[in-house]
Amino acid sequence: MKIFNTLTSEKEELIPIKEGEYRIYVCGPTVYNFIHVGNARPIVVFDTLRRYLTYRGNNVIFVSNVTDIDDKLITIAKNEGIPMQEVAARYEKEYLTDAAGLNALPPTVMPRATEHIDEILSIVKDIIDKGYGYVAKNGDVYFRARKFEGYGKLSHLVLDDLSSGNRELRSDMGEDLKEDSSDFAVWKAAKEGEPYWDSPYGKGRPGWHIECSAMARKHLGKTIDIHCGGQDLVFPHHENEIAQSECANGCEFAHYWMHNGFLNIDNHKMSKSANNFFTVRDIANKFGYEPIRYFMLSGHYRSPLNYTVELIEACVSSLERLYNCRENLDFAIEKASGESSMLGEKAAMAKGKFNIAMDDDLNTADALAAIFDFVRDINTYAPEANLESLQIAADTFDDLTGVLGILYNRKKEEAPQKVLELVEKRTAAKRARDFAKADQIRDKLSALGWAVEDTAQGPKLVKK
RNA sequence: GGUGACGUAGCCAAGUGGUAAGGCAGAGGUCUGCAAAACCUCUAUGCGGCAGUUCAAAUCUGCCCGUCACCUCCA
Repeated sequence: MKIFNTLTSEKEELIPIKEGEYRIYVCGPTVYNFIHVGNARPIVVFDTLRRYLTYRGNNVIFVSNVTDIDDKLITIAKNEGIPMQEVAARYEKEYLTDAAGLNALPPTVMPRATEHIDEILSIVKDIIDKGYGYVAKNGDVYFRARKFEGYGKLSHLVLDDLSSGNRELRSDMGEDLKEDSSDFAVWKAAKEGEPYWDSPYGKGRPGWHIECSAMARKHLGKTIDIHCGGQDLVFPHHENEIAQSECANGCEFAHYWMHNGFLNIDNHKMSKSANNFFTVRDIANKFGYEPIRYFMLSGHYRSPLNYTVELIEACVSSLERLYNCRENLDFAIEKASGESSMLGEKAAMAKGKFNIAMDDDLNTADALAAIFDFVRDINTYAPEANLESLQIAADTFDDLTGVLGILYNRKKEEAPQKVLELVEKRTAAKRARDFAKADQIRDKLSALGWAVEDTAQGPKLVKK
């Protein structure tokens, strides 16, 4: 499999440290609000990566954190007059609901920053001991970015360009505390009324970047295979993580860096700070979670995606075609009497095309095309297929859609006796050419939540 | 100012040298008592524009136009 590595700006063959095992770290959300659709993108994309690697026979250790200490959380807690942990717990719960709704598998480990203060302080100490960190007069601890030779290697930015840029608002608070404007905080001294932990540098709390370095080291080791996140984390977050981890550990932090593109609104980046976002919850309440997941997979993960309601509706229709196909397969299996083994070959073809697409930097759009080609084959050949090939087709279909994490809302309900009786009555009415009665029964079935469709093999029941 | 993306049909989108996948929407047809689903056919002589390289360019090169992102809150 090839993966575009932000570090080298090239598609590279993905080779794990230990054969058959992938250690993946994904930067998760800061839980200060409901997540928006943009936040859903890395959740879906990297869950799909994980599913694919697993499907190809690998063991995947998937760590995705929750940031539960942060300026915004502190502000909200202050405004609401409740402890920060309460705010974090509330939105973490909502985040988990959304992630589960999107059919993201639970991470192997989901570490919280506030539960890793010891590990964070330990890595801060390593950084200071090795001369990369220093304690400022107020108790902040800063990292000497310039001292780390590799600084900028991920974002391909040069420090001098950064500091000489025409960016306004260069100096935020703490500028006078730093030795150099490019230095960044790994530990922040607590201000009045803020949550804090005791440390050798006084009461304080972790800087934003340090938690990921600390939690990755604890749960995945000093060098990990793949580090993932949104494009906007490349700089400074991931650049700083590299600086911290590589200086503290004395070895490479991550071999591969994957970054998903943005989700835009009217061609502009969606973000909470720009206040132009749609929450996953709102969309899910209207359309369900699945179209959101499908939407994320409809284009390449590194391309920008423009969100509109129309596109979500189109995704609903696309999914319906997939569900119908799956229903058709089940119906065909039930009635199987044909002799054609064609679908077995078609299944192998679909699998081949699917794997080639996914192997090429997780090309989910092409992978979906492979599935839709297969859908046409299934719909065409299923009626005359033999049972064995139908079974193969069904297994393949489930495998492929399973890797993408879609088609997880199938209603596998057995029709109750009453429904079956009504269907029989309708068939009898039809035979007697009493169509008014037949339609009446169909309406009745519909009210019970069952649709009946007439096919060459007899009536087909579909749970609605 | 520095850096990096992107521009393919009504909409979304794949395709990085060999003659334009797939989905949604639309039109016509087949099947059907009707409906639904499905299947078939049609919908970009052309991939932002102009040059160039090549037997061959959406794909490579140059210039231009347009859009976006990052440059210490951000998925």
